[in-house]
Amino acid sequence: MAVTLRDVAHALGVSHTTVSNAYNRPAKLSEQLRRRILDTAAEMGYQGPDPLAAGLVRRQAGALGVLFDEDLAHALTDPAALLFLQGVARAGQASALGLTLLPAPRTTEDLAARSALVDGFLVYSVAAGNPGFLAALRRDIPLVVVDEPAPPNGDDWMFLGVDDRGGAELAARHLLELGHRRIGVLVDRLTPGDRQGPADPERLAATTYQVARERLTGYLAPLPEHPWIWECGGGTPEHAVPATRALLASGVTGVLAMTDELARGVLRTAATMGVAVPRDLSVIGFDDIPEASRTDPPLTTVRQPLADKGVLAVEVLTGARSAGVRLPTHLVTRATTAPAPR
Amino acid sequence: MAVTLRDVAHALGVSHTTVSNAYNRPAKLSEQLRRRILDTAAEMGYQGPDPLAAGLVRRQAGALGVLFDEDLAHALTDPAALLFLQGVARAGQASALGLTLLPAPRTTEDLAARSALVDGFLVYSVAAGNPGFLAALRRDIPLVVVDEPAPPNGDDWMFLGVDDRGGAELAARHLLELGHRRIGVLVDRLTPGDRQGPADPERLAATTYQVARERLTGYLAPLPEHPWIWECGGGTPEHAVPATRALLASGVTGVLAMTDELARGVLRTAATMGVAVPRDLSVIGFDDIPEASRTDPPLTTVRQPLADKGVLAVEVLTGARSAGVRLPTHLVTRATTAPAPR
DNA sequence: TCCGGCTAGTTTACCGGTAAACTCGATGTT
DNA sequence: AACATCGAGTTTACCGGTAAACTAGCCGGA
Repeated sequence: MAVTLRDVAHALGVSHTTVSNAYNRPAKLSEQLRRRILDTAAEMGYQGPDPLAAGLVRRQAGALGVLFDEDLAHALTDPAALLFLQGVARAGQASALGLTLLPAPRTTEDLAARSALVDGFLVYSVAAGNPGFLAALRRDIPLVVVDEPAPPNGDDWMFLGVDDRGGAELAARHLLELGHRRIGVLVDRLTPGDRQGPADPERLAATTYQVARERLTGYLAPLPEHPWIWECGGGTPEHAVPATRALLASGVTGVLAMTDELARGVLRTAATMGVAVPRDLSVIGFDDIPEASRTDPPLTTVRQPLADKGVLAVEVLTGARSAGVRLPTHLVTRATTAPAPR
Repeated sequence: MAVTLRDVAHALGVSHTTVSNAYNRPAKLSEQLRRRILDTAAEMGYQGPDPLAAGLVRRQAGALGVLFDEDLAHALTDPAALLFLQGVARAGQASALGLTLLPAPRTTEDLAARSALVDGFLVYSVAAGNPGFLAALRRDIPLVVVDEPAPPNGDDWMFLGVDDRGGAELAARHLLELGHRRIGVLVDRLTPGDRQGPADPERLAATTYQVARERLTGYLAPLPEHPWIWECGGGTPEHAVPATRALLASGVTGVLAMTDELARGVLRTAATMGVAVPRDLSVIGFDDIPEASRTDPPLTTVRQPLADKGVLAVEVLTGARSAGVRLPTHLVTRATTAPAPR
């Protein structure tokens, strides 16, 4: 496009401001002139004010950026992230905002967050110290972190999370009350990377994902003895397969899965191994994603308000609500938990 | 932020271009001066070049817009759309592009597509004549339509789709070969809106969704007699429930579901009604979403390369590949089809 | 010695708009 | 008759950068 506002103005012998007004402030000129302007603009192939230029002077982009940990395609397969995103989309659509999805890669290379044309950032569960996150933080636009990382000094950035620790504790207590003593814990990841295997105390101490740390703390709190803890190296159901085999081999009767996706993997693996849930094995997930109520048997899990979190995050970002909140979690007892065998 | 490039330049007694170069073209100045500039910039609280301003002069936004039909939250629950989006994300990430999700509402009100800060549009299965789509089309940036709407004159816009008709025909033939004669077809929607119920010839003729029309045409081609056709008013499994009841009441032995999501709904409904699949009822879906291989029993369906479509769409958009392609579809025979009963 | 070619910057010209303040004639008001 | 008000535009001043062309000093080679 070569034809600009001024070209149109010239062609009609009016000031360029008037042409601008024809688009943005119809009230400021006669309907008649406005028609003339719009018509000749169409004739000349003028497509309306350039959004970039308008954005520059208005100092706004009309979109909000959502930063996901590492890979974008990953986030798009995670039901929890998706549900959050739906909430964001609903709230954003109400404010006529676009949604710009951005990856926050571990490498310093990329600069997506530095140069993204957005009015604010929603950071969804990104590893502490992630370069993309840091870049976003430096931008002079509002930023709300959801779930992770929690601000070290309480007010380094706006934060919205859930009561991970409390929810985890509920889950552990539930197993305990059912008489389970040999308990296994499944974590997706303790640190960025795909490390998998049993997690010894040293490894646990190295945990950088704060949500993992919180849930772990909650799990451990009521347990009389240390459970088996297994790091899966990823969050899909498939990642839970080797861990489940290992845990079952250790004679575990109850599994605390840190996410519902992992719990689904446990369920599937148990089924293929001929282990009956909940008779031989109890399983509790975390998140209460939609699929959780449709697993076979339906999954007992800790519910957190995922979609609401998305809506609230946008409200915090736009200043309609104050930050620093931790939303409540609670146990949803379905059919994957039963008294311990024997 | 009030501190600009020029402020920093002033403070150091260098030209503003030099400061700009410090950020964008390190080779154009001495490493020593560059350090000085970056340091005082940090001191002064300058956060680096404003992306909006840079975008204006460079004439690029660094993001590509993905336009979805009507509601964004809807698209985020549709497995097929999501899989497409994953492909897009993968390809976009490779080119360091952000992904801006945009709704294309039916009302003329909204202007998301008109003012979105993007370098190109991917239009995913949007209703023909949708105002948001039209707005995007008018923008002077590349645009690729995926699936819908197909360009009326062949070159009104770049297009990428799949062989919907051919795939549908394969599905119908398969049922036929298995001896089915009483066949039902489930459509999500024939036109925008949530109208549901049996579709008579008149209603069929009014179909505006071209993918629906194509698949329908493919279904009908080999069938000796007209099947029962039911419009579900939406694409979720739940939307298929009333339709399934109605079809079963009509004594149908085979169902052609226009999407896997609908097919899942058929499967669930059949299960709750005590109808055995595939013994009493055969079901064929369309798309081959990941869930399709995990339904009970695993779904026979028509496969289309959803994720590849996303990747290819980006390639077409960036000019790396030519448009106008229809990707192949083929039948994946799993366990929801069997010879007709009796 | 003179010239061409680097290096390291500077000058100048945009990019395509928006907003606030101002002008000017017509209207209405007391 | 004098004056505030309003509608309909215009003037002027940015928004915050980038890029191309130009300059000045310096070095090496013929």
